[in-house]
Amino acid sequence: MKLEACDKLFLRPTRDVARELLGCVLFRETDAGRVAGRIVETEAYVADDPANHASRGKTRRNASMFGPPGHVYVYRIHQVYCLNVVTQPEGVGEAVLIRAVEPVEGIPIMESNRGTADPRMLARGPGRLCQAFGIDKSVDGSPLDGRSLGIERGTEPVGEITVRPRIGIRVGTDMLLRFYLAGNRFISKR
DNA sequence: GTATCGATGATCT
DNA sequence: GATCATCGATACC
Repeated sequence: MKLEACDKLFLRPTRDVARELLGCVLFRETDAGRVAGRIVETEAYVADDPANHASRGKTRRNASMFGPPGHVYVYRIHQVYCLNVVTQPEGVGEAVLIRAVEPVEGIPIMESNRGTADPRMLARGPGRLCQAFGIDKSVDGSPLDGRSLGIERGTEPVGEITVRPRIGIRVGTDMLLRFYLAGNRFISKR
């Protein structure tokens, strides 16, 4: 997926972006080489959404949420990092959380980063995903421009998509904003 | 300055 | 399923 296509995609309604990203391939060039994974689970964080980090205005922590679309918002929760893709025009504050990918490329690098060889433990869950990809706070605000970080269209059919309430949050659990590939082994939780 | 609290994961049982 | 590790942003004094 080229940058132009990304720009267009990320300006569509955030719920649609969350769906559209399923089956796409997230990749990153690390010092050790290229790592890539097929996106199998996402969550949308939208306007008037109490679970959205942007819902209480811009702070230093969430500044990237209000930056340009197609850039990433990386934040730390507990001791792990989570990766979001900013959607909507600059200043709106919506994003899609990438919750899980199916490892595709650079699996030895991911195994090294994660300290395990179990394929299902490499990038299942936002924190594991970031560790496998070597993503930390220094990546916050980076563009998905296909250089060190990017998203491209997947080659395999996407199949059926399951829609559920988001997980791991205290508020905003009424909205159906979690999307994943039905029956996929690499989603974080059933 | 100090306390609180998570969009989590690992490690128990 | 429960607990805890662990840390930065935020809220409150």
